[in-house]
Amino acid sequence: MGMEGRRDLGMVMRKGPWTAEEDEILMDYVAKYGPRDWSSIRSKGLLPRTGKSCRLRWVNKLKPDLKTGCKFSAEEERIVIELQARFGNKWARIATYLQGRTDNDVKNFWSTRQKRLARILQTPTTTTTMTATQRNHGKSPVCHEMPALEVVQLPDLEPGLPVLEPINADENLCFDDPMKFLPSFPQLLQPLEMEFPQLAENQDLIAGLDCDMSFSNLFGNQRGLESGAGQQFPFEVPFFGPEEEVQNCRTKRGGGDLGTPDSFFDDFPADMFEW
DNA sequence: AAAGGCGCCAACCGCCAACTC
DNA sequence: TGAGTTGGCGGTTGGCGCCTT
Repeated sequence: MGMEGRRDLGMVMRKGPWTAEEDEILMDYVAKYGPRDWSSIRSKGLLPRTGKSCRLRWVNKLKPDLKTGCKFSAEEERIVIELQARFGNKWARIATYLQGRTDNDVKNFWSTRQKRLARILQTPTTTTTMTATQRNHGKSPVCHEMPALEVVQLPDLEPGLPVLEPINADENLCFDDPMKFLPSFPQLLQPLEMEFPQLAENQDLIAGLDCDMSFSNLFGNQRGLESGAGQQFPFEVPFFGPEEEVQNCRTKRGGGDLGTPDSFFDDFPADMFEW
């Protein structure tokens, strides 16, 4: 990315990566005047950046409570998948449902996911005649033949179900109780079934997953898996399917307690909640 | 050790609606 | 009321680091 500037209002406008000094100036500005009137940062001569650039920097990197450097959790993945199905590529809107995530975060997550899916779907179909173990020698992720995921028609949400409320909206920034909405919205918690219709081979795939339905764990960091680097999520992904499936899941996993919100969050590493 | 592939992500661009004068 | 400006948004690009071959 070039660092070339362009002249604007007699000032050589900077582009490219922000320096710590620029960040500090921008933070000072927001502390003084609030996150508004971005173009006045330039007109006041504080920074040789466009208002748009300042706003973007603030929104994506400097705003408090951002989850920077933290991968999307399985729950966040579920939410994005569900909401993308509902809203389409309305990243800003989707981001309002994810505390600490920006539209750019969601967009980047989705873009990476799409690339990964596209690559997976280009896998020669002849490989589907082999077992996962045969194909992978037990190292890479199971990659059964799949339908064209992006043309799968998702079922309409049932009208009677609770409405998922944005949690990242200005008037509701507090994310003190995520369990308010997640368990009451079962669609969010079963992305695998959304992406893999009830086909026999998909049931086989689900069964082979040992209940871990995270996209990242399904397709995720293939290199990491292949190299034996382990699962992307070091914690158990809670499963909120029908009760009998929960029971099966518990059995498979040796009887872990998935039943309560508290135990759910106990499964996450503590530093995940620092934000 | 080097090259290539890939994931991640910061930041830019263009479009458009809302706002201001 | 219309032109100019600003801000919001989605799409895209390109750099960097890690991993595999």
